[in-house]
Amino acid sequence: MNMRGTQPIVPALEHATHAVALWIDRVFGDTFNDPRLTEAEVNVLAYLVRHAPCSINDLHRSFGHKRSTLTSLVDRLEGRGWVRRGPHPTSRRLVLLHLTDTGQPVAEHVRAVLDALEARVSARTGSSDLAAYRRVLRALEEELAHDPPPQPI
Amino acid sequence: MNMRGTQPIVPALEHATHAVALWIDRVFGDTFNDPRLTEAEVNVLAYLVRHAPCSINDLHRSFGHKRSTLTSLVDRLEGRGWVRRGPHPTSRRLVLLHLTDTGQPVAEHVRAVLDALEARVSARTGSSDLAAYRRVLRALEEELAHDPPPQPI
DNA sequence: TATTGTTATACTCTATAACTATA
DNA sequence: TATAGTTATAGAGTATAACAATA
Repeated sequence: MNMRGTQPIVPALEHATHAVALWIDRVFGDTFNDPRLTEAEVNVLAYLVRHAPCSINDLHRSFGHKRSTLTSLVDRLEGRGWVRRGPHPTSRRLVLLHLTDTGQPVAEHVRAVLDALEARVSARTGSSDLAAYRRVLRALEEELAHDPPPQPI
Repeated sequence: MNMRGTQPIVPALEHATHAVALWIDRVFGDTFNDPRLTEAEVNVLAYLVRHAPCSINDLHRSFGHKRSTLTSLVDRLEGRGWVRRGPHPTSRRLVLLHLTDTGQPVAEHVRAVLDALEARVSARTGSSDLAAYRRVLRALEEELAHDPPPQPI
């Protein structure tokens, strides 16, 4: 069985993820320093612009961070006065996250920078490549979910 | 300017990366426990099967980890007896990493599991989608390298 | 019983910087 | 001067588990 053509999907993913993290630190480190914005915080802020109020579980499903990680992340955003926790109208075990008046423009700025990046990538690749990109990631995650037990060594 | 069709490239990347990390822990946690294999270690072992002997800087370029992170990662692999550091034949400031006789089958096992995953994804998506996937990641990284200063908030 | 969220510990990875030794 | 690698510190993310409150 010829493996050529089956080139590394996962290493490419790792490399791009590292590059995104470095870029986020470079781009937002100077704007919101002390402390700097982390990649996870940037993604959450941008998400909140579109989806607030939402629960911590929504963030968990959207990005894959541990819920315990998100607890401390939200703690940090709340400590900066950008986010507040509030009750859910119908379920009392859900926490709803809101952007504060202080946090709203910060999150919109972050959202705009990310949108601009995505627009530049989109313009370079075209919508057909982007659709294929999403199909590959979806297929990857579905295969990961199959969870095949490895043959013991 | 219509932003529809410019869907989130970066969050999809983050989500897939987290899913890969969880899968690696699930798949290799039982095989090589105490301590468990981390995602970075798995990727490095699989890389060494194909590219050893290679330098730490090769790993740095391939995956994007900090060189300081790779120092301690190689320390761990060396502590397990799977990898050894050796001299470079011509440059004395390069360290060459080798798989040991103990590490070789471990790395080959890891390599085989990763290859099987990639083969399944490849079979689902087809080579044209995979090529598009790589084009999008390459375009993303090139745009990240442009490093546009964000408009101040 | 299962789910949401919090708390806690240990370990890995990152951000940073200083440092050496080599090129 | 620049590069390859190591060392060190602080903070962020993960693996894990326990826990309370709620569905």
